[in-house]
This record gives sequence, C-alpha cells and structure tokens, in this order.
Amino acid sequence: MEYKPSDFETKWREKWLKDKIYSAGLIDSNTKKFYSLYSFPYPSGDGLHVGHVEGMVANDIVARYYRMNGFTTIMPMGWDGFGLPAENFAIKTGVHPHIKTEESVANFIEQINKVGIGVDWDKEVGTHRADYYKWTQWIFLQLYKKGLAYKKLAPVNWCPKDQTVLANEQVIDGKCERCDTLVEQKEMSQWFFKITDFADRLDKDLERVDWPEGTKQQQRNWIGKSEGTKVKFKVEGEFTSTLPGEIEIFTTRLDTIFGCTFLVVSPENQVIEKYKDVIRNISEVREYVKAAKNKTDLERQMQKEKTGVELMGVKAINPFNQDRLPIFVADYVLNTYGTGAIMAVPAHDERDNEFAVKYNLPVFPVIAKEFGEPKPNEQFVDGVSLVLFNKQNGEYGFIKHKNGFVGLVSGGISDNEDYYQTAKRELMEETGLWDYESIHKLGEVVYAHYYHSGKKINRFAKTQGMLVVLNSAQKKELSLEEHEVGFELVWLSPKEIIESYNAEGTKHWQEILLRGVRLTKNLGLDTKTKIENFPENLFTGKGVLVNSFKKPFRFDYVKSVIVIKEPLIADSDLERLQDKYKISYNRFGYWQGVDFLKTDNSLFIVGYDLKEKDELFIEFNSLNIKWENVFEYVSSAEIYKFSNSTTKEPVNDINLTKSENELLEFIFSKAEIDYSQKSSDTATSEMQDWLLKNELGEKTILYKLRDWLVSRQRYWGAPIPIVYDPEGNIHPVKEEDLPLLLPEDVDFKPTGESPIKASKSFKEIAESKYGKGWYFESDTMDTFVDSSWYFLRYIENKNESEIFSLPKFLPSVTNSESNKSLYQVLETLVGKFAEQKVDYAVFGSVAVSLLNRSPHKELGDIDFFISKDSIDTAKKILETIGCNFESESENLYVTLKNDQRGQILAFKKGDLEVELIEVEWDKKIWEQRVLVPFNSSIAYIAPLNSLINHYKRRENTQLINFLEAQNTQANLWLPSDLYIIGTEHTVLHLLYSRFFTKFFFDQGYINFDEPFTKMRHMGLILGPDGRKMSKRWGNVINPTDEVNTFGADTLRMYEMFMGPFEEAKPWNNRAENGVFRFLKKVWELKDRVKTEMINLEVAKKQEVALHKLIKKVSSDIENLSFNTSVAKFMETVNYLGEFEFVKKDLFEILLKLLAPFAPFITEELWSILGNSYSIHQSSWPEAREELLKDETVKIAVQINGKVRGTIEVSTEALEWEVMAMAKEEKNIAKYLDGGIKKIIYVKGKILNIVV
RNA sequence: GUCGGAGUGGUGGAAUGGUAGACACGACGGACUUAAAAUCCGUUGCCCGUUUCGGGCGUGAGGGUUCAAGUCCCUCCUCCGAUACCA
Repeated sequence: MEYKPSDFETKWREKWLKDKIYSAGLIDSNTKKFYSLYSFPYPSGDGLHVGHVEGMVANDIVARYYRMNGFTTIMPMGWDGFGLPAENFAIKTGVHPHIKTEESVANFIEQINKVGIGVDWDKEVGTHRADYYKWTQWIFLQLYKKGLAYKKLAPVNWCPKDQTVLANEQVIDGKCERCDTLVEQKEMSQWFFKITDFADRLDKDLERVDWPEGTKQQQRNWIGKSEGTKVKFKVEGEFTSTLPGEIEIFTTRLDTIFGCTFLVVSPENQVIEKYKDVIRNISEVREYVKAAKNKTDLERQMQKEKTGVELMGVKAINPFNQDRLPIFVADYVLNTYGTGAIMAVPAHDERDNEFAVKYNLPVFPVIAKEFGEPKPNEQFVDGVSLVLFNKQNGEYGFIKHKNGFVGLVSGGISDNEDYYQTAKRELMEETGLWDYESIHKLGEVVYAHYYHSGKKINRFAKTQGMLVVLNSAQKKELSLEEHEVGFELVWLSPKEIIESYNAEGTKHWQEILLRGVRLTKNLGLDTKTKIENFPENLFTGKGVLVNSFKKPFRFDYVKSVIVIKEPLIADSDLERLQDKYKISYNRFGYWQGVDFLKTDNSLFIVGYDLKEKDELFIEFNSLNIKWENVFEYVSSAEIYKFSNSTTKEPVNDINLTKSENELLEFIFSKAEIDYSQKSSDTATSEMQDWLLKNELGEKTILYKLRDWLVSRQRYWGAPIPIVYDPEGNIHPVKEEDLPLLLPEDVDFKPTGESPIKASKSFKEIAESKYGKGWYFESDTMDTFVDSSWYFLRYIENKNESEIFSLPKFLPSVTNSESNKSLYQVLETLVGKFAEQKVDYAVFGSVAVSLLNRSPHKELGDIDFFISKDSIDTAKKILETIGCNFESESENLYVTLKNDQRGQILAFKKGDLEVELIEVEWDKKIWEQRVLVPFNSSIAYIAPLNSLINHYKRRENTQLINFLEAQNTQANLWLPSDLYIIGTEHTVLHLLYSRFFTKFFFDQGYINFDEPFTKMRHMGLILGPDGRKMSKRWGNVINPTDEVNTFGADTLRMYEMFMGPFEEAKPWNNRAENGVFRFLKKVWELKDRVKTEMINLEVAKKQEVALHKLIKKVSSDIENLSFNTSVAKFMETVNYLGEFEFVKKDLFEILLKLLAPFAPFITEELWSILGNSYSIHQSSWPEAREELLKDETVKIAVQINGKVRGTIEVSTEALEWEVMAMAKEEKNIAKYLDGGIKKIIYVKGKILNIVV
C-alpha cells in the first residue's frame, strides 16, 4: 500500500475530535500540568496563514510531548474577534461584522483541525462574543472602581476628508491610509487605563520571566525608566531681584550642571504665562508658542533645524554657582516628558549643542574624557603632553625611547606653573627645541587610568594636550644627562603613531595627537596628513568633571583688580553700581561684569574679562570710562593687573593694608564648592545630596510609558460600560446589567463618532434602565483590552457567574497601594487581616500567617515553619537573634519562646538585621520567602503547597480547607508554560497582558503576577521569493493547499524543518517534497517490521540508534530546536533503511517519537501494527543511558592544531595508548620527526600533538 | 543616531572551545524506461598535485586569547527588526 495521507487523515481527525482526546478536566494541586498557549489569531477572511501553522505546530508538539510524559495538558484556542477589517468589510458590503467574523472562525477551526493541532475545543473563546466581552466590561468596571480607568481630553488622529478618527496604525507617514489626506490632531474626551501606576513593576519583573532577551529589552525601552534629578532654578528679572516661583527641570546628567549655559522650556510650559509681565518680548514668544502648537506631527518630524525664542527680561539662576542664565522656549523640548523644561548643556548634549550653535550661545565643557577603569591605590599625576609640529616641513616630533617606543613629549607640572609654562620647560628640557612660534591648548584635559609598568604603580593621570608650532627644528644642546637617559627626537608622519596608541596608558595620547593634528589642519598649517576619524568635538559620555566649582571670585577669569584708596562714593551709589554691573551672567562667554567691594578705606573693583576682544566700559563718577583706564580718572586708584589670566603675579606693585590683603586673598580664594576631578557618577550622587539638603531638587525616576488610551470611535469592539446622566456626569454601568450589548440598529458608515451613538435601541435601553435623558458611552474599547486576558478565560470559558473562579478570601489593595513594593503591600494586608480577624490568608503564591494580632496581649510559644529553600537565610537570621531551631526532614521548625518576641521586633529595628531583611526581601522574595516580622504583628509566609503539606502533617483540617480553597483552576493552570507569539507583539499586547495580570493579582483574583513564564517568538516565514508573504507579491502559501497536496504531516514537519524556529526563513516547495519523501520512507518501513530479529547484532545496532534518537528528540523539543530533531529523524530512518528488517518494538519507539510531529501517519501505522488507540495517549519512551555510550570512537589527530588523520580508539583509552596508535599512522608519523613538544589529549574527542 | 538580532557551500541550514558544512534542496554522473516523471545508486565548499591519497585556502573584514576559535575578547563593515528631539 502506498503512502497516501488523504486515505486516513480525515478518519483520525474526526475520531480525535469525537473522542476529545485533547480535552482536560479539572485539576488539583497534585496534578502535573502543562499549559501550551498560542497567541489567538484574528479570524481574518483570508484564513489561516502558514505563520500561524508554524507557531501552533510548535505549541502542539511541545504539548503532545508533555502529554506523553504524563502531564495533564491543554492547548486552548480562541479568536481575537473584534477589529477593523470586519468593520471595514461591513462598511463596504453591509454584512454584519458578527456574521462575517463567525464565518471566518468556522473556516479557521476547519483549517486548524486539518493541520492536526491538538486543540481542546471545549475551551474556545471569542472576544467578540457577548459571554466574553461581558467580562471585558466587568474588568473595566473593576479598574474604574480602583481609580485606574479615567477620562480626559486627548488628541486623536482625525482625517478631515473621511470625517473619521484613525487608529495609529491607519496613519501612514502622517497621512490617512485610505485617502492620503494629511491627518490632523483633534482633541477629544477619551478613556484611559492608568498603566503608569504599574511602570516600575512592569520594568522590574521582566527579570523573572523566561523571554527572549531582545523582547525584554524592547519592553524596557518602551517603559523607558530613567533615573535622574529634578532641579529648581530660581528666576530673576534682568535688573530686578528674585521673582516668585522657579523653573523646575529634569536631567539625567546632573554632573554636567556647571556646563549649563541656558534653560529651555517647552512651548506648553506654564512658566511662560506666569512671567508674562516681565517677559519683554511676550508677544513674540506667544507667537512662537502658537506656531509650535499648530504643527502637526508630520511637520515636527520634517523640521530639521531647531527653533526657539529667548524669554527676554528673565534669567534663571543656577543653584550651584549662581550663574544668571538666559531662558528660551523651543519645541525640541517636550512638555509631556519630565517637567517640560531642561537645563541646556551644549558641551555635552547633542541637541543643546545644535541649538547653541544656531543661536550663538556659549559652549562650556565640564566633563573630561576618561580612559581606562579606576584601579586601586592610584597615584595622581598632573601634566602636559605635547604635539610638536614643524612648520618648515610639516612633520611631527616625537620622543623615541631606548626600547623603541615612540611617545609624546610629556612632563609633570611643577610648583605654580601653568600649562603653557610647563610646555615650554618640557620642550626645552626634553628636546632642546626653542624656535617655537606659538603654543595652543588642545581642548580640555583628559584623564587616564593605567598601570605604569616601569614604576610598577597604578596611575591616575590628568593630562593637558598642547600643540607647539615650531618655526624650525633648531636645537640647543641638551645636557649630558638627557642623552644618557636615551631619548631621541624623531620626526614622523603621525598616522601610524596614532594607530599604535591603542593600549591602556597610551589611549589618551591617541586622543591628544588627533586633536593636535586637527588643530594644525584647522590653522591651515598641515595640508598633507590624511586622517578621517577625528574625535568628536562634542563629548556626551560620562567622564571626569572639570571646571565644576564655585568660587566667590573666579580667579581664572579675573583680569584685574583696581584698588581705589579713600574712595569718594556714597553707599547708595555703590549699590546702584553693583546692581548695574552685576557680574557673572555667566563666567564664560560674552557676558562680562565688574564686582564692587568695599573695605574700610578702599574700594575694590574686580574686573572680569572673558573674551578678551570685547572692550569693557563702566560708569564711574558719572563718566563712562573704559575699564582699562579707570585709574587714570581716579587719582587714588591703583591697578592690580595681571599679565594673563592664569598668573597671580601683579604687573605693578602696590602697598595694601592688612584688610585689603585679606580681601585680595578672598578674591583669589579656593572654591567653596568644587566637584572637579570627581567621576560623573560620584559627582552626580554628591550633587543630589547637596540639592536635597538645600531643598533645591531631588532624585527622580521618570518613565516614557504613558497611560493606555482605550477609547475607540468604532462599532466593532466591546462597548465601554459607562452611562451618563442628563448633566453628563459619569456613572459606571451596574454589574448586573452586563453585558452591555452592541446594538444591531447601526449604520457602519464612518461619521467621526462611533456608529453606536446614532443607535435608537442603545438609547432606549439606557433610558429604560437608568432614566430619561441618560445615555451610554458610545466609544468602544481598544481590541488590546480584549486580548489582554483571554488566556485566563480559557480555563473556565463557560463560567457565567464569575470571570473565572475567584479565591474565597479576596485581599485586595487600593489604587494608591498598587505601585508599592510587595513588602509594603503585604504589610498593609496584614493590617487588614487583623481588622477582619483572620488568622491566615493567601496572597499571591505565598501564604501569610498572622501569629499575633494584638501586640500587647500575652501569647504562648509560637511555631514557625520555614520552607527548605529559605533555610539558610532563616538560620542566619535566627542565629543572629539567638533563637533555637531544629531541622526536621527538609524543612526547618522553629519554636520561638514568648520572651524572644521582643527580640524579633528589636531585630527588625537593629542596623545589621534590617539590612538583611531588606536585601532578601527586595531581591528574592518569591524564591526566598523569608521570615518576616511585621510592625505590630508577627507573620510568616511560605509557599502555598508547602504550607498545605505542613498542615496535613499536623491534621489541621480547617486550615487545610481554607488553603485549598485558594487553589482555583486559574491558579492551578496558570501561568502558562509556553507562550508562542509573533514578533509583532513584542511590546503592546505583552505589556498590557502583564498589566492586567498584575492588577488581578493585586485584587487577589489570582496568585501569580506574570502570565507568561516562558515565551518565544516564531520566526517569520517568507515567500519562495524571499519577500514577506503578501497578496501584492502573489507569494502567499495557503496551508490548506499544502495539506491537500502533501498531507498535514508533511506540512507540519516541513515547517519545523525549515530552519531555527525563532528565525525568518523562506518557503521552498522542493524542500517540502523532501520531507514528504522522508515520511514515505517511514511508511514503507512498516513492511520490514519483524517482531523477533535473527541477527542480534543488527538488533543491537538499531536499538542504539533509536535510543540516541530518544535522547536527541526529547532535548530538542524542550529547547524548541525542531529542525535538528527532524534532521535526526531523517538520519535514523535512512539508517534503518539499510537493514532488511526492522525490529518491531524499535519501530514503535520511532512512531512514538514522531507522533508529536506527524500525528496522522503515526496513528495510522500504530494502528496497522495492531496497537491500541491512541498513540497520542501512549507514554514517551525513555532513553537507556547504557546504550548511548559508544565503545569506540573515531578521534581526530592534530599536529599543531591541524587535523592530519583520524584513529579509532576505545572511549576509555589512555593517552599513551592513543599516542602509540597515532605514531603508527603514516601520515602522522612523518610530522613527529622533529620531536614532540607537548601532547593534549581530550578523552573521546581529540589528540593534539605540538611539534 | 540609539537599542536589539543576524552574517557559514549554488540554496535552507548543522556544529557542549576539540575532524566546519550534519540533514535537506539543487546540480552533475549513472541505473531503470521507447521517452519523461517518479524511484534508486554515486559525486558535490574552493584551489593544486594524474589516482588511492596528499597538500593549500576557507564560517562578513581586521586584530587578540588558546595546544586548538564559526564558537571567547577588541575594532570595523553589511543586512534585518524596533525606536526616535524622552533631556
């Protein structure tokens, strides 16, 4: 008989359905279960896709494998029935979406059965059916009750041509997908779910699930947790004092705050209107704000350049250094994130830099690059490294050391030298070069951590790069000493040297050298060096802080101090001058200023000149005089002037009194605040502390995640169960009125409002139930709401009175508590239990036992039970408090004497112990379940099932019953064990499902808070042409066609064989045919089956092959590595095909192993061989270890790592035996003449001989 | 730009740091056939030496660690997916 799938596939399909072999009944806490979950499809008119088949077959194989391994298994199926396509179809044809959807469902069921997916159809759900969406609405009401569903104005995508609201997916490049009209934003009042309350848990709990790392990462990105700081900037008028209120900004880079040169607020920020009276250009500002608000998303995206307007007349004060900063409004700052205001640090942020460059604002670097990692006991050194450029010939000068290493001329700073002085000195000392034209700083200093191998110490080096431009290479003679040291000056092209500075300790030189070359090129001196990858001008990374200090007077920028003896100036005049020339709008950039300070007999005028080119005039004695010339006008003035901004030495000598000297010293005094030289991280946390102490800011955690907009102005969705009174007030629909049915008397044509709104019947029902003038909400819910809980409904899909059976005692947390840590939640609950006079309660997967409700009441001894997984922790704690304990079997029992209770409470308060608890609690609560004393009561927690077993031993029936009651079917079946879902659902569906699960958990409905323990994505199946399957390309493969040509088994196995399950792969009909040929071989093997084999050696060989197959297939299924399983099947069947006969019991093992992959052919052959129905209810074979080990093995013999031959040796052979055999091999022996250096022998693997 | 994932024969893809290319498709040669299809047998990474056999090269590129690297580390390139003024 030939292999013809159509001969028997229908027969078995019908029998399986009739016998319900895939259905599971109720389970209890002793059941081993497996819940195989496939993401339920949208029942589209196009029918089942090969991608669905791929996922379902994978789910099915794993489910069948676990079933055969004795697990009670379900694989339910359902329909994500609400959605746009059915509604669009209705708009076009007038066919009601319900009819169309159910039609498609019937088609899907037919197709799924054809593929042989073992679905438990008794558990089918459809989100569009009233018995399902009744509970979707019920969930809405529960969320509403807890304050987690609310209504607010929000923009929607509006197509002005179609007069309709569009979903985000319907907007393509800012245009309507149907008519290409530009989409507008329109404000409408809409419903939201407060998922943001759960942001932290949604982020943190990702640690606990077994999901693809990439998907977890995408969820994290979506939630967008970012830790930063809010900082308050006081606001001042231009020439007036502090204005009320402040601008609060959010930053993740507090360490850069000394580089802040302006503030930016979003157009929507209220501070604009708040300071409207002092903003001089308010009308210009308002115009900008209006224009920004009118921009569509598309326009904002298209706009490349940043725009903004300064708020003239107001300044913000940097709390760290009192800099007066200009404030801008610009639409690159979003009002919806953070505080809607930022501190701009153009030196260390790309966007701020772009803005600053455009508006010519100062850029002030405060973070220096840091190379290497901090090391212990570092020696700090401060110095310069020189890039020498010879103008004459365009060559660069380096120092070549004795050992051949070519380095930059470098040296440390001595005494009070500045960098220029050091550079000159080192140049002379090390090279003798003297004929320099100019010396330039190469940007900011750089820091490097490295090990100095010569001095054998760790170093932390601060290095200023300097460029020395030389007129010529003329040298003075160096002292003899220097020659002896072995330096040699060499002139090179820098290119290859730059590449060699790649290691620790020289990497910062690479940076300096590159900066040097760039500067010479920018100065037009070097025209021949060709280097492309110069370091970024803008450094956005973390590093070491520089220039981050506040001094009363900034020595670095003081140009000169004028001392006027016996000044003739009135105090009021002085104040006026102080105000007028108030210094330091900024200490950098174009703002300049003058400080006026008075001692008993002198006036000090401290002049800052920051950009030397600008002239500074001041008003003095009614004269507007040039700063430089003040002393010419004031006879008693003496000027204390400095040669350059880094030297303290005065140009002229003047005699100062003691108090004047003190004042001068004060001007040059050390910083009050100085974060320089600290790492970004250290500085950030120290700055946060400082802000907190001074009440100027605080640490803040922000999330990108926004609340979930669930309103849809559509017909084909679950109606939102809200009713409005005639005044428009919101009321929840009464639970007994659920389901709130979708009305039938509607026109599907889009109007911009939900089609339901015009329904007469809908209105009538509202009025009859709630009163005249009352009306229902006409929006329906986002279909993601429907699909966020379907996996829970499967279990009890026919339960009419409850969403699913709920535990008898429902501890629940209120909204305000829902985002607390579990510790806090439990603590609250304990209080609640106490009020309700319950001794025991179950919360989550742990039981809480209250041992003492009233702290002052005398109690007897208390029994503690600690589960085995937390014994070590518990012992540690108990030892600390001096408590007696004994180990009994696996668990630990503790009797706590009454007088030790106080110790426990004290132990909670003690330093060390508190730390212990908190660490254990936060990190590992679900695993550790440590002993937990609560504030006024003592409670302990333990896993539910261990607790039940514990009380069974103690025969406490009442408690056992109570605890067992928590074992609802939902709690027993979920979380699901394997969830297979497409990559398109990496964010929203999975996130929303997790949100709902956490909400249910908080309400006590369920005892788990993550729904999908293990989740995997099936890879995309591409068309035969390598493109994504699409009607447009005509490359769609229809699974039913494939079943008709090749049979379901071939389709299933081929899809598994195509490639790694989780990767994208193209369809190939010919390869599919190869799988058919394989199944045919299996089919034909049945004619060679023999119960008893005459040739025992052959029997043994076959047995070994089959047991290896068992091992491979079992582990492959567990790892979802189906393609390699199929390959192994093929290999084994090809091998069996070599023999005349196949042993019957071994062939039956093959059938069992193959059954999950190819259920039809295996059932047929199983039956032909006379076995009892059904193979799918038989048990999985076990691999016998002794058959898996080979006696001999072929190992490779390598010479110097290259394979030169193979020898067959016993698996247990010793090195000398193997070596002896290897030496006999001709091809190996010829390499051994030169003598053997080393032998590496890995038993059963390889022999490598080094010669 | 940022974050993920991936680069291996003509193709889909195998390979706990231990003989790269399992298994399959295709191609080539042969058998059967009047012929074709189907089926079966053999060959098949590239290059060199006539062959058994031996040698060289080879997992996106370049470095490194190791007795030994597709696999581990560093730098870079390409493709796919996600996201984007998120401070």
